[in-house]
Amino acid sequence: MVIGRLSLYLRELQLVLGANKDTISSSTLARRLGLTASQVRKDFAYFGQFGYPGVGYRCDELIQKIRSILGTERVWPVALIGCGNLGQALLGYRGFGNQGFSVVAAFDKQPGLIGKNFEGLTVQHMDELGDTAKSRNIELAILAVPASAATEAAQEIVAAGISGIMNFAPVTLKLPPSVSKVGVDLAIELEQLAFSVLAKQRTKDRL
Amino acid sequence: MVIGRLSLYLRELQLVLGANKDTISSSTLARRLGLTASQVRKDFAYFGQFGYPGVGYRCDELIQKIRSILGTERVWPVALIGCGNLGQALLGYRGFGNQGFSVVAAFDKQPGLIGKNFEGLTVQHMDELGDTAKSRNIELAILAVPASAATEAAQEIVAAGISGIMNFAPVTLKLPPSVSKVGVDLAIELEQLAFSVLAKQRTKDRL
DNA sequence: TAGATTGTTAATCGATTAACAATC
DNA sequence: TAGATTGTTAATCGATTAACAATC
Repeated sequence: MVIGRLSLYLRELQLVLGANKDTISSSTLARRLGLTASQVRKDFAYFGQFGYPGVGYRCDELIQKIRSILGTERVWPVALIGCGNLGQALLGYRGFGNQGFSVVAAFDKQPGLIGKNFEGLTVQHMDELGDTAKSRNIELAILAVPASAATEAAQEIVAAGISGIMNFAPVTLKLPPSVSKVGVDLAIELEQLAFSVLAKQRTKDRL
Repeated sequence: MVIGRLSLYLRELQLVLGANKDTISSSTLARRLGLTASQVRKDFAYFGQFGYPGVGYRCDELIQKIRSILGTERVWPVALIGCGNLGQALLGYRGFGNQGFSVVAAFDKQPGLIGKNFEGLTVQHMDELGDTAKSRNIELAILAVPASAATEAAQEIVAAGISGIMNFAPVTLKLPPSVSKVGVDLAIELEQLAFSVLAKQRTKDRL
């Protein structure tokens, strides 16, 4: 819960630093993110004393601290599983690199895709996942295959010794407790948006 | 909070129905999603009496109820803003159609993209957004432009009278309270995953 | 009827907020 | 010193869980 906000703070602090502001107060940061100053201070205090009374938080320092908590001081090599439409787009996505992630290998099962080159990466067959994961120290995988193939692919990912899966397929993966996951379901996000729009309309109608 | 889970229930119920099961109990549904049976029942009870004591919930009925709460009984026409890498992938994404969304128009500002055809849609210039939104009753927009262009694009979306934005750019949009948003930041999701993987490693090391 | 499962209440748990002494 | 802002405590708020009578 706190961890989710930590990422938001990090993103915002990078923007603030980019605007040449050295320090920021909890109240300013809170306003920018739509939170309360209390919550911001509480969140940071949970991990230590990061601020300076009377001054605020030093952006560069705080960015470092958050990075070290999240584990993104170093660069994580990532495997992409599934090189269809979405997978290819994710390969081209520049946002990962800035935040400490690098997609270093891409896999698929479709004969038509294997051997093809996307963004400097040659698509490998899934059978090579285990070996490549080992040799390249890959601990994270982005799963971008169709829903029907997701469960099987997840098993292969686990078998390859990878310990975190970012799942774009609209299914609930059943994984051993040692393996972490985050699910990104784009249709669900749109549903949440639709509900929110509708809720505002319903409120307005009621007045 | 509840609403987020409603979408998950919906997704799972569709799978259960696809497996030819007519009814499901709160405990089974909970187990499949990693929740408690109490929570599942509470969530549904919040919106009315949907179940049958001694029997469970009828999948088809419950799906209908959830759809009606979320507002996805009807199909929402959606505008895509930004037809780069990610935008094009989202155009090809099949998952939206099944859940009550249809991308019916695509926009960009890059002269090289305007007029091009992706998945049967011709890329229009942003200047046409207002007119098209009106004529096609578009209330939702998917914003898939680079971070540097996001704030300006968001303003144009709002000016076009659209009331919900799904934002893929890694910035916090400042919007009037009448406009809803959901943010999807892929780097943040990976950060959450990395933290979770690291947390498990740290726990293991401590033993 | 016996077994299963709901809807709902009351109890627990955790997260958020407000307030303020301590600090620069 | 005066003004600003933190870290932290205590109070509030909301969400989750456990338990069980009511229902099929």
